[in-house]
Amino acid sequence: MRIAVVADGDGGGWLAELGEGAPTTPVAPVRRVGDLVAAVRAAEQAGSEPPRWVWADTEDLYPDLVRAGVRVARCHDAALTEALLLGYEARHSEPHSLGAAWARLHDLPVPDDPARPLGEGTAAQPALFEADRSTLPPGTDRLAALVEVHADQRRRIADLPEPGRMALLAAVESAGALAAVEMSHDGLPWRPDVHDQVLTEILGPRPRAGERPPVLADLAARIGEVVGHEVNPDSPAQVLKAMAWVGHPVESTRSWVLEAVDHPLVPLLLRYKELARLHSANGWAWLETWVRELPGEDGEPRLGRFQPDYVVGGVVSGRWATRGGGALQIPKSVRRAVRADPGWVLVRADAGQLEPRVLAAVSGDDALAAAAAEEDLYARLAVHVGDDRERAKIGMLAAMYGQTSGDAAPLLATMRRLYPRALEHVDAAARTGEGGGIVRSWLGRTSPAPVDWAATAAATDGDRRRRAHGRFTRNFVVQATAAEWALVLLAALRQELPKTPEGGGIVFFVHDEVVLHVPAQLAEETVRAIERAQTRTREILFGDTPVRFPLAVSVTECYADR
DNA sequence: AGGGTTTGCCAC
DNA sequence: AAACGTGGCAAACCCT
Repeated sequence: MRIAVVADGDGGGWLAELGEGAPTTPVAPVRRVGDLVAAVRAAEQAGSEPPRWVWADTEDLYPDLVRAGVRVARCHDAALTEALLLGYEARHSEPHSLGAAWARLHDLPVPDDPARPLGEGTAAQPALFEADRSTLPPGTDRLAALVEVHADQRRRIADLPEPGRMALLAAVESAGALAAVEMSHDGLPWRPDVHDQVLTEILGPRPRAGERPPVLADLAARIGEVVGHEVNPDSPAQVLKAMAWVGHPVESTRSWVLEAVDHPLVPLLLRYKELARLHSANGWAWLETWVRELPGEDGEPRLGRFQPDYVVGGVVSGRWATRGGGALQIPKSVRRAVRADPGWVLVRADAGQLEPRVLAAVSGDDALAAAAAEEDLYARLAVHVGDDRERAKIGMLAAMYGQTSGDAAPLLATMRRLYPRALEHVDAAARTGEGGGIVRSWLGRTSPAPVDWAATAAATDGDRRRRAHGRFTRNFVVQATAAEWALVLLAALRQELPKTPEGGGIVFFVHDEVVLHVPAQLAEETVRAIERAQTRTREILFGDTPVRFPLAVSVTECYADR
C-alpha cells in the first residue's frame, strides 16, 4: 500500500491511500489528521506490511518524525525520483522539487529548487513540519499535486526500456534518504575528551583563539631560523620564495614535490603542513562546532555525537555528499575519538575492492569475474598478470580512472588482453564521454552532459576537456554502480537489522563502509543481519553473478581499531 | 569588509 | 611515483 502525505505546518496533515496499479490513483477519500506523527506511527504498525509513504521530500517530513520517535520502513521521495528521471532524460540542470515537476505537467513557469542552507537537518530544533518547500504555487492542493506527480513518475518509469531497474533505483535512493535522516539524527558517537587528548598529544595544549598551537609555533620558528627570516608556512607563496631563497626552487609546495628535495627545510615544512592540516580541519574549533555533547553524569566520561547533514544524491555519481564537518574525510589520526558508549560496540562493515568487483559484474567479463569470486581480487589479478599484487592493482585502477602516465601503459595493455570485456566496458564509456555523450550506471543513473565545449575557443583546450570528460564517463559507469550497490546495502540493512534502542543502528556511512552503534549484547545478531543484507544486495542487483562482494565486518569499541 | 578563486590535503 | 575519478574544507590570495 502507498500513502501520499503532506503536512499542514501545524503538526497535522492530509493522507491519501493510493492503489498499487499504474496509474496510481487514490482508492479512499482524503483523510485529514490533526496529529501527523500519531497517524504515521499507526499506519506503520497496522496491517501485515508497512506502507510506502509518498512524499515531496524526505528532508521536509522525516526529520520531525524521527525526532518524535517514529521510523518508517519505506518511502517514495518525489524530489529524488524526479532528479533521477530528469537525469535519465539528460535534463540534469532542471529543477526537481515537487513544485517544479508539477509545473512542468501543467506547462506553468518552473520554479527553482529551494536552497537548503547548512544546519537544516535533524540537528535543528523541532519544526512541527512547518516548512513547505514544495515550491507549489500558493493555493495549490498540495496533496493532489503530489498524487499527480507520483503517478506521472510511475508512468515515466514504466515506459523506460528497463523499468525494473529505475524502480529499484528510485526505491533505494528513497531508502537512502530515510537512512540519511536517521543517521544524522543519531550521530556518530564521538568522545570530546579523547579528541582533545589526541590534539594535545600531537599539537600541544590548546592555544587561545587565533594563535598557533605550541608545536606549530615551534616549527614555524625553526623554519624561520633555517631560512633566515620569518616565513608563514601556511602561505604557499611565501614557501615558494623560501625554497628559492635557500637554493631549491620548486614548482609548487605540494608535499610530494617538496619530498623530492634534499634540504633541512623540507622535513620541517612537511611536518608543519601535516600538523597544520589537523589543526585547521579537525582541531579544537571543529570539535566545538560539530560535536554535540550529550548531557551526562558527573564523573562519567563526556559523550558526544557528530551529526553531519548527508546529501543523498549530492554527487553526480550517486554517492552522498555531506554539508558541514567534512564527514566523508575524517582523518585516520582522530578516529580514536570515535568510541562506542559504555556497554555498546561499533560494528563496522567495509566493502573491499568494491569498484573492480562492480566492473566485473556489469561487464560480464568471465576472467575478471573469476578473480572477483575471490576474497582478495587483486591477489588473483596478480597471478593472472604475472606481476606483484601492487602493480596488478595499479593496472586495474588505471583502467577505471583513465590513467595513462607513469608505468600504467604496459599494465593496461596486459589488462586489455586478460579482461577484454571489462576493459571494453570502460573504454566504451570513455569513448562516449569524449564524444560528448552520456552514459548510465547499472540501474540507470545517468551522467550529465559535458558543459558546452563549443564555447571553448582553443582547440587544444577543447581536446583536453574532451579527454577529461572521457575519464569522467569511464569512471562514472563504475563509481555510480558502486554507489548503487551501497544504496541497496543500506536499504537491505534497514530491513534486516534488529530493533535497537535510541541512538543505535546505522550511525555512519561513507561510500563503501557503514558503521553501526549497538548494545554489546546485540553485536552477534547485528553481524548476522549484515551478512543477510550483503547476500540480498548481490542478488537484488546482479542476480546469480559469480562475483562476490565481501564485507569485512568487525566489532570494536573504537573506530580506529580494525 | 566581503565575495570569489586558488592552493593544497583529507577521504573513498 | 605523482596527474588518475568523486567530493569537502580552510587559509591565502585577489578583486571589488
